[in-house]
Amino acid sequence: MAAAHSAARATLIDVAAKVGVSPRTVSRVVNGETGFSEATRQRVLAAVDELDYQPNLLARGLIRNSSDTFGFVITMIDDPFFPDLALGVQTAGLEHGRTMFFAVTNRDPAVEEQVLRSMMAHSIAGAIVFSEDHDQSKLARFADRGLQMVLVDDVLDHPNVCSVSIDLYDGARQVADHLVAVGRTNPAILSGSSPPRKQRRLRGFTETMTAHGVPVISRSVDLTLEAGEVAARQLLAEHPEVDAIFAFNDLMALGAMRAVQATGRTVPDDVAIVGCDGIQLTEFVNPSITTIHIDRERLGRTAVASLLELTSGSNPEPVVLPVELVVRESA
Amino acid sequence: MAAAHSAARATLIDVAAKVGVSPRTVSRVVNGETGFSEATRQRVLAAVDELDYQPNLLARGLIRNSSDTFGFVITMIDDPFFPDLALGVQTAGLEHGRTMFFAVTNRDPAVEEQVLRSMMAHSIAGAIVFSEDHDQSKLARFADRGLQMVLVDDVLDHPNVCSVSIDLYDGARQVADHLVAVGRTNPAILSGSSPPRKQRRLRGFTETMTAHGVPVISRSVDLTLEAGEVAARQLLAEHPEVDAIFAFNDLMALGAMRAVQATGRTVPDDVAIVGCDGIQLTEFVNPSITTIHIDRERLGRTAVASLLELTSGSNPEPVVLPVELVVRESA
DNA sequence: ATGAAAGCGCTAACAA
DNA sequence: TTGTTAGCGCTTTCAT
Repeated sequence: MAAAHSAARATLIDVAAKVGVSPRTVSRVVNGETGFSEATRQRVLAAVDELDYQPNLLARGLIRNSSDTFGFVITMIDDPFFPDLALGVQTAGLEHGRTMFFAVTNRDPAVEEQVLRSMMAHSIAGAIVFSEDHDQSKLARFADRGLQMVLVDDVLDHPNVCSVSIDLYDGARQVADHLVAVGRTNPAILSGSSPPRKQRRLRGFTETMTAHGVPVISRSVDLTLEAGEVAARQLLAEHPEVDAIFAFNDLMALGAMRAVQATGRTVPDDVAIVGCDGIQLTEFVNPSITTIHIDRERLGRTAVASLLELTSGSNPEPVVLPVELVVRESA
Repeated sequence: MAAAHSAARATLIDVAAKVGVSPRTVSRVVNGETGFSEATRQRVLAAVDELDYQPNLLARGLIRNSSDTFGFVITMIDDPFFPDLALGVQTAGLEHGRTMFFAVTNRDPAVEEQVLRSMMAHSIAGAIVFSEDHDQSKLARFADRGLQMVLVDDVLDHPNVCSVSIDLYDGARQVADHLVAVGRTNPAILSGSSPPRKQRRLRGFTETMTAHGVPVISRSVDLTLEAGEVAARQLLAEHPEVDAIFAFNDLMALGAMRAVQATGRTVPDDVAIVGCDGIQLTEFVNPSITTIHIDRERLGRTAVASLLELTSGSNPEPVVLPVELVVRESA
């Protein structure tokens, strides 16, 4: 920071000097402790106001080893799922007077580590983390060093960690049942490149289909619209008999739908499409997309609630939120 | 923070003690200064590694009065424009080794103030700010107190502030010209409830239409899909002659389009629709939406570049990015 | 009800 | 090449 032109900020000492009391007294008033007369309080508050005094959170954090800010770590910003989730987190944080700092990892473990380091170094009070690192030991190390975390859709056994998950096993089961019910016999799945412990959708779908005696073709691809489109095109070229595609998120589903239509096939008559997440886009495209709806707002709020509990000393129960299949035109 | 179970983090002093040198020497090594032997360097680095030492950014920030983290303040997270912008900011920040902390204000001046306060209190190095506060004096106060800011699409004359804008006056002019060219004579505009200094779209559109001798109906509404839909419905009820609607963002445009179609009218035959921003949604809906395309990625990158300049002591020129009308099916 | 002193972890300024 | 001293702004004992 070379040359920030700044009027020096007022400090606690400035306020104390102005009022003619000790810094300790000002500190007491500012922090709402007890042990001062009403008259003193008034004078301190007046000085605070006049000097536009703002406590320096670095100094406070240095000594208390924690600020009241929460962090929220997400993997991608260009999937609407995450902004929606962020909205829930933001709203809930605000209601509790907490400032939320968001950070994006781009699904890169190195960036994830840098971000968590930075958050710890800034002594945030705790973080909500959506991790995609295959290696959980990193998270464990941060927890060891004292970072309190709520893991979204992930579990880690550690006193500083708790979790809020989504019942995507059940969601995938619902999808499978629905596809069988509407007569599909050659389903394919476009799964994301997430770590094994997050592949509950894959298991839910495959196990249910197997129970129905239906085989499943599976492809692991990037969680983007473009990747979904490419994968679906290849899939249909190699397996022209495919009559249903279940994608791990709505973006991939949309990409797949475009690929299907590009081959001259019709959705849902020739190929049914099912997505996951329930982003707004799914309602507006033609045909509208059948999807597993995840209540992102609720998920975000729940995560904040858990983090508040965790950072105030208790150990919140793991939460698993239900999901719901929303049947639209594409399947 | 009640009971974070934490193994105490290693400090600079721990490292110094382990190596048998003074803290100052460790500090020198860690910060890449000069004035130590290669042998010392090796031993310090080894100890740093072994103790998993991480510098405490609060302590460092307290003394240097700045960290190397940048803040990015946005107004809404549920308009895809902002995640897209965030992507550009994030990518550019990462390329320069900067961690970016995002925060959302929900278009609430009080929240905006809280967020900026918190960022200052955490001694971030600087912030990119998308403000919607009608009152610029608040931003000026933060600048006075030393916060260096890049304002997105906003201007403030202050040595700690610079700006990156979008040429939406020109964009609106392009829209007006296009609508006239395709024979529209009763255009309406759904403008956002942004502060007057940001109403360049409104002026660009109105002035151009006036030059063409065409009157304009204008409504100021919320920047959401729902508000756009409601406003368009009212508009058509009161002014059935309207044959074109220009909305301040794509979400409103989509809402307006739904309202138009709900009245049995056809887009674009009966009513042309033009949006603004160029979010992905506009390509996928039916009919696809004609819109002013803003290169959000570039906008984000430019903002980061300006902030890097500003925080390193120079005074970046104001930037104005061009926009482009993308003609699709809706107009 | 109030204050004095010490120190959080680090770096700046100055010695040696 | 290295160490010493002081202090960033605040909170925490412990006195008074």
